[in-house]
Amino acid sequence: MANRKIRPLRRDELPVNTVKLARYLIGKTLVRDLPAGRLSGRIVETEAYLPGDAACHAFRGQTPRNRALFLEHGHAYVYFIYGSSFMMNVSGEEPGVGAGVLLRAVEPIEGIELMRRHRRTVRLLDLTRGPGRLASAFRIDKRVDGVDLCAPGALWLGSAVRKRGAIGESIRIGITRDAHLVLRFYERGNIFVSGPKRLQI
DNA sequence: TATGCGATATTCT
DNA sequence: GAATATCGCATAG
Repeated sequence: MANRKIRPLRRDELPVNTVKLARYLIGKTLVRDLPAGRLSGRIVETEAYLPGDAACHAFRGQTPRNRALFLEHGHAYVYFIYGSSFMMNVSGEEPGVGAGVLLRAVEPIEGIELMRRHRRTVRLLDLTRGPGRLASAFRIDKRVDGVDLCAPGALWLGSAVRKRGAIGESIRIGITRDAHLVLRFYERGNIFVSGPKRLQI
């Protein structure tokens, strides 16, 4: 545990292409530095939301809510939905183009006890499996909407702590528009991946 | 394991 | 009013 070195990712390492970014982020690290300590997790599941994609929040143009999706690639877009959940995306294209990668699940690395307190559950498997749970465990809310994930701060993207396994793909979860597109990516066999078993082959 | 439902806030029609 | 990139709990198989 102590020998893990997490290096911040530079923006020029991130693909300027939302699908490529969604694949690239599998196995990388999400880091949250809080006064109470560091939280980190291995990204194991993502979904891409593209320009011209009816399921993308940017589809109908820019609004105050989705503003961050239009920032240069590598910025956080955080929104609240279903009256209960925050979700986090990483903007994926050049400035002015609205698209992003939804982070759907991570494998906890550091700060597991702090995550348990945020989530009010002790089950390791339930801490960060699913986009709403992940945001809750990492205390991600509107305050980090628009944050540059390639800059030093309280929320950033880091290098992989270990080699990643093969990437699986499927249709996206929980949407109705453009629902047939194969834009969900995950690390095969990882138990922290969310969603039904039939989508995890 | 799968399916169903209510809760709940914000945005869109 | 309706829809929503979900969760947690309930119930049935």
